[in-house]
Amino acid sequence: MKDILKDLNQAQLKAVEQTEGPSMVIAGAGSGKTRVLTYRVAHLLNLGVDPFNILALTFTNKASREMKERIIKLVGGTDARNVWMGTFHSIFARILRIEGFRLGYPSNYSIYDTDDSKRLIKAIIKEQNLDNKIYAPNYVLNRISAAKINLISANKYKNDFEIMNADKMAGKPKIGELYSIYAKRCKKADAMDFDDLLFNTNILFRDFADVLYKYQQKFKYILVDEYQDTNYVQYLIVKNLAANNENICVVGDDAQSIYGFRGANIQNILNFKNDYPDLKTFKLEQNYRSTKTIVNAANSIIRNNKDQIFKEIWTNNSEGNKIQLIKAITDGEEGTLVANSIFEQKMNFQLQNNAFAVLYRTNAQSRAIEEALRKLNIPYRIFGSLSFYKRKEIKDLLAYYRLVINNKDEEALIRIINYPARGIGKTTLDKIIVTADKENKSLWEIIENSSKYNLNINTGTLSKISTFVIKIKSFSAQLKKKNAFDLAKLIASSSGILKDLYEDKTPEGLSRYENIEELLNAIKEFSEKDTNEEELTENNSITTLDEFMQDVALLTDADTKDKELTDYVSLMTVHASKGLEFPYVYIVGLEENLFPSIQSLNSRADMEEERRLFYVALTRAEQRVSISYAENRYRWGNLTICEPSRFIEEIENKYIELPKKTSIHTNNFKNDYFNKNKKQSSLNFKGKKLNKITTFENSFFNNDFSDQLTDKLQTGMKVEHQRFGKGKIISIEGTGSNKKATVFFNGIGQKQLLLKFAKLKIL
DNA sequence: ACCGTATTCAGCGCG
DNA sequence: TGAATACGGT
Repeated sequence: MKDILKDLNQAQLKAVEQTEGPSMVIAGAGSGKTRVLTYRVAHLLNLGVDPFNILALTFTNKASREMKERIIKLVGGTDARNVWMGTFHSIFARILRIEGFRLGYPSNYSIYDTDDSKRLIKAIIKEQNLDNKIYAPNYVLNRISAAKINLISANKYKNDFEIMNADKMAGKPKIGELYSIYAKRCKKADAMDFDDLLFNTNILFRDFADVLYKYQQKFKYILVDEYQDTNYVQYLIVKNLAANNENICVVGDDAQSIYGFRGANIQNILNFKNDYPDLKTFKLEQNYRSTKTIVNAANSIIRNNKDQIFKEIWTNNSEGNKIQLIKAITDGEEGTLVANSIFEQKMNFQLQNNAFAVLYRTNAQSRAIEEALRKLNIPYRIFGSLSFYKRKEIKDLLAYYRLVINNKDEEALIRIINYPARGIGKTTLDKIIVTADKENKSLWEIIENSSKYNLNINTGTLSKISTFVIKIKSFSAQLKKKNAFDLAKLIASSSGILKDLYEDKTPEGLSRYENIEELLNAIKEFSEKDTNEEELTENNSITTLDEFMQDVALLTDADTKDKELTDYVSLMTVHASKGLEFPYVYIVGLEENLFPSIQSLNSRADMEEERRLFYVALTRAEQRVSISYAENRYRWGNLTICEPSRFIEEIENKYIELPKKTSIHTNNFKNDYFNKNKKQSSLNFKGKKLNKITTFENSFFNNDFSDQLTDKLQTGMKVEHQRFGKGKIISIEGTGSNKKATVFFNGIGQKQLLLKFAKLKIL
């Protein structure tokens, strides 16, 4: 057994070694939080704890995957794989597959994703003849979700005077009713939405003491990652599970709590000690990620928050560069300046695109950055856009699988009953829905026995319905007989989906077809991997499609294997950047009403969350941070005047480098003007987006920017550079402002410099 | 059933 | 501004 503990610093070691009793680890940004979690699990295993007795809960699939991989490296695969490690949702979904019958759910229950929920709630609003402007589907869903998070059932909701009154005052008195209908419809379809997975788990533990006891005994050691992001129901489930052994360890950073808007309750971490009087608290305060400047600047920001656990983050790393402040006239210019700066850093320090990230508050801000990067021919990738499992073609095929597994799954049925088109249109579907509602039966029961009900549908259509039913039934009959991949492929082709997509020869159609192929590959991989593992156990049965589907419903980020290109600048929202790190970070749009967001101005709690968000953004950076703001910005179609964000002022002055007025403005009025004229031609590039990496012809640079000095440079000349000192030009390539020189600097070596930025002095 | 046009909406988004 | 959806006409 390898002595893993020697890899830890003093604070980390203490947190890892305290395996018994309740403990809380407050882990500052970049302080080795994941390290503590993984080493703690590994340490438990080394002490001889049975992996089946360990439960590790994370928020994202990515986090649990990474943790698992790292534990495998530390202690080997067999033990690590048996630890119950996963997201709250996936772990509880698994428990509900086993125990859900107590609540009236079969083990093959469906999981509705947000699109399913939204479609269903829309339909209900319409059926109830309510105005979907007053009852905006998203608003209604948010109310329902908030209720579930706080363990308020539909009945409780309708009987709660305060809630009902609040809805009444908001002019939406029917929300309780909508919630009620929605819950019934989900139940009738044997379906749970994401919130139900938590809500029902809590009910299960609340109402079935034997079940709770069983899992309390099983999970002798519990770890929770990102504890600052837990909501009430998650808090309660964890508390109940840990009630017996109290071997619970929560890890988090109150300063990085940024998901209040979706129900996360920062008080869970702030008040954790109230639940466990003999709690041991550990603080990881040494930052290994960032320069002193970045760490101190971030500290100076977060100091403005009242609600926090005291800690002093420090680092041994070097001082580093000051934070560069970029001031732009418009959002367009901001993009240009950021792109130019990336280009400049790249050339001056020979960096890869991977070293850079641009972070913004809202997705809408990405466009200006994208345009500017395209013009400089810098490849980039936008994170957080349409993920694999949200694509239409994938959802269509998955809907077939869902319906085959659970015939009552109404959202799946509605999605595919006429896809590919088979002449069962909206009118017919409406008749079925009305009848199902009248008879209080599932849609499937109606179409399965269509002759029994007076549907008022012509015989032609009835026979089409019957063909469809027979087809689905024949698939269902093979569910347990065929292996996952064979059945998946059969359904893909026999449903007509493959043919439908194959016939679409547009680039989009082609890519859809490829996506289906990729899904089928994933299923193949799954069934092969799983059979290998099962050989070790006694079970020699085949891997079936429903086993694959159990995992899939909760996946969002298909590991986008980048076949195409791996070196790109990352563009994402600050929220999406949490947990990541980059050498060079650009935080854009630091303006009042944008960052901090306009919605946060009225409450201290919201403002503090915005500040934590900025803190998260800053602490993503290892080497250098640039922050930028624009004085004017197009928002919702019109130009608005912006003030610099209060957050800029909150950074102590000594950490900031103010904009150099001279070089920026003259150049950039020009750039901006040029951009506007260029706009039309850039429209041609439409349609290429999503996760694809985009590179474009360099259409921007020409001789406009070459200055006379650049022209004078010749091979062999002796020059001086601001940073690298004296050197000799070895060669010159390119023209205009794309002109690059390879220079040999004394004591440093060969560097390639873009002359537009390098500002070489001829000696 | 399908297509083009009108209208609306715009905060971050795990599972 | 522009994307997504609703609507209305054929």
